[in-house]
Amino acid sequence: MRLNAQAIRILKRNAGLTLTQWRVIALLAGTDCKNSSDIERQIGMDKGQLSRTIRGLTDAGYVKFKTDTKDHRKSNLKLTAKARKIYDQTLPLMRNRQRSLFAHLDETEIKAIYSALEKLERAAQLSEDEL
Amino acid sequence: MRLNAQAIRILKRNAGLTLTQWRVIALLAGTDCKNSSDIERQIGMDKGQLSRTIRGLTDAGYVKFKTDTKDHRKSNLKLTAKARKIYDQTLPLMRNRQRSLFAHLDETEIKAIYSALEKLERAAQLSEDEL
DNA sequence: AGAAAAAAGTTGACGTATCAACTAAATTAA
DNA sequence: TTAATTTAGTTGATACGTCAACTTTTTTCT
Repeated sequence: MRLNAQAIRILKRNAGLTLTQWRVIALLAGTDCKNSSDIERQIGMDKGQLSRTIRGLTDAGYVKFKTDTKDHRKSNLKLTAKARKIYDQTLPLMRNRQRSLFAHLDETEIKAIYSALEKLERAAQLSEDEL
Repeated sequence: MRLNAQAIRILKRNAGLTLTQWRVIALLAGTDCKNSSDIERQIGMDKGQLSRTIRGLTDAGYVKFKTDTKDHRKSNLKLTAKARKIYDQTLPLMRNRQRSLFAHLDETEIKAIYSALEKLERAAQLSEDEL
């Protein structure tokens, strides 16, 4: 979607990250998510894409991957210092962007958008056999 | 986006078409678009993706491709009978879907969504150097 | 007329989104 | 406790979205 284009450019230029990489890093940094399933639950990202993104982050030295000692299915992800640093540098940029995006909308519009999008999502999940 | 998932399934099952293929067919059938640039102007689709979609439609026998006799840069696209038929069959399904999606929203919400999305798009296009 | 610029398409690359099939490990239920 | 089911994660496939470099043809400018 076009709305993401700006975020993508900012991340690429300032952090050398893709949007999905950023999202995963932000979750690992800002929440108590520590493995793929946690992240999946948090933002509903596809686990396939997630798996690849995490491999990418691991290869690039942003994430330390360990298999959970208790449950061998699970992984245990930790951000490296490098990732922390780039996260701290980039977060303000992304926050500013968010702010400046929503600055153009008033309270009513923001609420309407959220509620409408929710309804659309729900309606879109209805069985299409009726159509 | 998740909202499209339903449309994609409907098209695949009932017409064997992808969403972009459908969009192009619908434009060729329902407007006076007759080449790639027309379509690009109409829905702002990327011309690269458009080029590939049109090749796909041509290969699948939905579109007749001719080079414009006056301007050799331009193409001249025509739907085949096969495409017309599938379009006529599929249009009602897609219309119903559209209706049932928006049936859950009231007038205010629809207006708010359009206006807000427009503003967001505009805001997203601002120079990000300021950020 | 000739050079420069713009327009129409094509192709390649990369990122995002979704679905499905699969392995391995853990949980549950018989 | 073994068999069935569920959960975590990996891998493959396909479609969609965007950007950039490139060719060819037409337009514009001088």
